[in-house]
Amino acid sequence: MTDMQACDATKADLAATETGELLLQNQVCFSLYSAANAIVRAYRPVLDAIDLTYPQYLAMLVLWANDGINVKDMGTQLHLDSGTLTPLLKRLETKGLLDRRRGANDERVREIWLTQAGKKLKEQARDIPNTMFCKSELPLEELIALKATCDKLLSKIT
Amino acid sequence: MTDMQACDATKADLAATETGELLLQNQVCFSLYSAANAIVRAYRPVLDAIDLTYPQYLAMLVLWANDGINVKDMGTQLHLDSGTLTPLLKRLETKGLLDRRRGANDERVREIWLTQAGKKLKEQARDIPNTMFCKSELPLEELIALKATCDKLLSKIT
DNA sequence: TGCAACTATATTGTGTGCAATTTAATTGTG
DNA sequence: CACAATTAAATTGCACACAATATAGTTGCA
Repeated sequence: MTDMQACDATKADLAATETGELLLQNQVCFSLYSAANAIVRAYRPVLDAIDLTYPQYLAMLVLWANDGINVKDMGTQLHLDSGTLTPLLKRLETKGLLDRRRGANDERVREIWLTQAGKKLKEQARDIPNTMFCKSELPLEELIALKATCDKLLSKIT
Repeated sequence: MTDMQACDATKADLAATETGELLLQNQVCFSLYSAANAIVRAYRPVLDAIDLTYPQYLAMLVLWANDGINVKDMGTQLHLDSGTLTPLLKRLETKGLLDRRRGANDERVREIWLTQAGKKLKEQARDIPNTMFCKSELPLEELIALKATCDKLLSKIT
C-alpha cells in the first residue's frame, strides 16, 4: 500500500497513454526544476547587495552556524561535493570572508573559518529570509508543506 | 489579508530572532534547491540510456509536442533564454536529433524541427515518467500538491 | 522611404553541479 | 612495521543558467 502503490502497471499504462505523461505540463519534476531556477534568480538582486551568489550564501549560512566546519561536513549539509565546494570556498576566501586551514590532527582535512568580515556579514544578511518570504507571497502553511515534501523527496531519491 | 499577511513586521522580527531564520534547516528555498539538484541526479542514469541530459530531455519534451517551435517560444515554455538554449540545441543537432532552420518569413527566427531519429527517440522515452514516478516513492496526491505549489511559487517570484 | 526602435538569436564571461580522476594523508591488517 | 585499502580534497572536463552585450533582421512612423 505504500511503496508499490505508485507502480501498479495498469495504472501506469493508463496514465502514460491517456493523460500524456510526456507533456511538459504534467511533469512535477519540471515544475520543481523551474521553481528552483526562479528562486536563484529571485535571490540575485537581494544577494547582490552583499556580493554573494545563492550557493555562496548557503555556504555562509552553514558557516554562521558551524564556524570551523570542514569541506566534507559542509558538503553533507549542502548536498554538494568538493568539486563544487572547493572553487566556491576559494572565491569566498578571495572576498576575504573566510580562511581555509589544514586540520591540525589530519592534514587531509580543510577547515573553513570565518574572518571578522565573514562574521560581520551575518548582520547584513539578517533580513534576507523575511525579504524572500515576502517575495514568495505564499501562506506560511503552504511553504511549510512544500519544504516537508521536498525534504521527503530528497531523502527518497538520494 | 492576502498580500501583506506574510510581512507583518512583528511576526517577521519574532521569527528572525527567535526561530533562527538564518539556519539552513529552516530554509524552504534550500530544500527546493536541493530537491531540484537531486532530481537532476536521479534522472541521470535513466537518461544516460538515451544519451540526454535532463535539460536536453525537457527540450525534447517540448519538441515532441510542438515540432517546428522557435527558440523564443521554447524558452517561454521552459523558462530558459537563448543563452542556455542555443548551445543546448546545437548539441542536440550534433547528436542528429533535430535541425535548426531559419524561419521562412522572418530570418531572425530559428525553427527547431525533429529529425526522424528525434521523433523515434520518443518511443524510447515512453517509460521515463513512470520510472521517475516510482523512484520518488511519494503518493500521487502529494506530488500533485507539490507541483501546484511550485507552479504558484514560480508565477509569484517571476 | 529613411531610419530609429524593436525583436530574435547568438556570443561572452562567470559561477555553479557533478562525474571521473588524481593527489596526498591516514588507517587497518598481517 | 610495511603496505594495501581507505579517506579528504583538489583537479579536470563538460553542460548548464543567466546577465550583459553583440549582431542581424524587421517594423513603425515621421
